[in-house]
Amino acid sequence: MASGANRTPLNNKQVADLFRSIGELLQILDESRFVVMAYQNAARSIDGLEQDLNEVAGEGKLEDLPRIGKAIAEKIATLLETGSLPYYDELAAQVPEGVVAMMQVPDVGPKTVKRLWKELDIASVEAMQAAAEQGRLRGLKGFGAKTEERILKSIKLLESRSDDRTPIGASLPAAQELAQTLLKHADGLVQKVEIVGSLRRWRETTGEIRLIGVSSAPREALQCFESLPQTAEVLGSDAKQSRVLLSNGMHARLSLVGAENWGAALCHATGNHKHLEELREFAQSAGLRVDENGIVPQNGFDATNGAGREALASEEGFYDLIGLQWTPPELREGVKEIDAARRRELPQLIEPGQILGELHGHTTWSDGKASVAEMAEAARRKGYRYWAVTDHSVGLGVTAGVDGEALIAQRSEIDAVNERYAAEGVDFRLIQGTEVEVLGDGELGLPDDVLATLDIVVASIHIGLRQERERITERCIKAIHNPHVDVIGHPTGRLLGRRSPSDIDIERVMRACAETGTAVEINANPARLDLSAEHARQAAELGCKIVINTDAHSTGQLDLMPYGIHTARRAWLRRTDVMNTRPLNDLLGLLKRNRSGRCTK
DNA sequence: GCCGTTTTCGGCCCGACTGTTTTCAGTCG
Repeated sequence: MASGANRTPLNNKQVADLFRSIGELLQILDESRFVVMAYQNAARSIDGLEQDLNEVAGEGKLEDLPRIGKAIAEKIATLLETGSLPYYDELAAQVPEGVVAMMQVPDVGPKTVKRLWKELDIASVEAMQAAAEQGRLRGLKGFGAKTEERILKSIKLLESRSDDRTPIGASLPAAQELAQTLLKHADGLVQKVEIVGSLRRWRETTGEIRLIGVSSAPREALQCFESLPQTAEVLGSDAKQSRVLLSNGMHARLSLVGAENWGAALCHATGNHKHLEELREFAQSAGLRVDENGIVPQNGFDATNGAGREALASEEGFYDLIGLQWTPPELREGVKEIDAARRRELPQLIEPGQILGELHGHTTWSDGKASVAEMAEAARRKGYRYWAVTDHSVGLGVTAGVDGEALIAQRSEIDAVNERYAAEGVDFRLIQGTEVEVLGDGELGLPDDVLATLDIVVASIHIGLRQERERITERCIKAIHNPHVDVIGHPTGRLLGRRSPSDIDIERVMRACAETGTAVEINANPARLDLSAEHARQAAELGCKIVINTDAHSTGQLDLMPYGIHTARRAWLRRTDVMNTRPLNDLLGLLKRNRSGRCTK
């Protein structure tokens, strides 16, 4: 960690990460789980902080922060002042780095790590893999062949995620911040800048943040980019572009292009490779040649003159010049969009402003951070007309969850909020539901007579996600056939870069949903994006009803909706494909519970 | 280690599932 007077001040995330690491080290070192929890809580508290920790420290108010007491406040102060923390260094000295890394393997926790390290002298992921392959782990009490198999599978998952791609939930905010900082620092040197590459296509993960810009002074502009606060190292540059390593570990590239062919450059930099290839082929068949500089004069066509030049300054003009309908970036995957663009039959994709409400979100009745009234007000402020309170049912250990009795009390609270809005003449309404747990055998966490009292029921799997294919599929289908279940939440249970999707047969699940009129969710949380665009596309083709929800656990998480919308756009979905673009009464009428003759059981 | 009081110390995030046992430990959400 950097030290000395000239070092960059640590940001909140760096401090939170260090306290999380302390928690991990303490777990391996067998410290009381409450002490571990204290460090983890402190890390979460810092994560959720909007103010810069350095400011809080400057005001002497560290101890005022939630879950930060005297001991941790002192450690934060030391860390911010000196750039390092002796307490952390002492702990780290007791545990080899490789041992800490072993805890990153899913299903391998502190107890396992400690036993492998102490009893088998295993101190790295590689050594753990080798030992599992050689069947040496089963020598330990409590370890068997299945455990070895599971560990090997988890290591493979870990390897597949470390292919240097960053989930969009981290890369997009970083790219937006980078672009804004560049415009601010460039002081007029950069006229405009745009995020391009896979991020503009809203792909789930990003290899490199790519920006293109227009500048009247390219050399100075690139120098400015290379010296931004986010830049850790310059990896290479020439007259037109620069590649840097950011302090968050991501790579970023800025390319400068001429304003006169901005549209062509934007298209080229957005990709993907296959889309561009097909675009070139199509252009060629029309007697045009397209390359990275735009449209090159060919067969008497001169794009550098008159109308042609004007057209090239915008992407719409560029596509039009080639003879194609402008193609939204989310569709540029080289699947069938060029053909559709040629016939001018690209769908009118769903737009962010068309979402009228959400059907899956949490409050303090379970593990949400905000009250029913606070969530309602935040949803209303976003312009929504309705929002469903769907707290976890009993059955999910991490949170108390709501049972039948709690739901009756919650209903009064919801009614009171609705009455207040009605009295004020505000067109907004809460509906009451639950996110009911699909238990290990397909039973639900709440009885049918309780579910029947609700406006909507979202059923989700959180536990037993590693069940084998047939079992987890049957379990989910059993829930789908329950007449009270209206929506299946985050159907595969994946967490991008952290947890593989379950082995569920998603096609069978979606067929069952289509047959019974059960809707499937696109969970907009960028950690999930579940359904994925590919599955959402398949769902629409199978005739499933689709809803997009943020599954918000705080008011701020309502802002995650764009990730869901753009996933839906990647799936070629139109407004009419998505249920929560409809007014509440229409939507309620479409729910399974309110439709007669649609249920098979 | 934090918090909220019973202001000096006890309670915190616990239930379900899996693999390995055959009663439980470890992990996860």
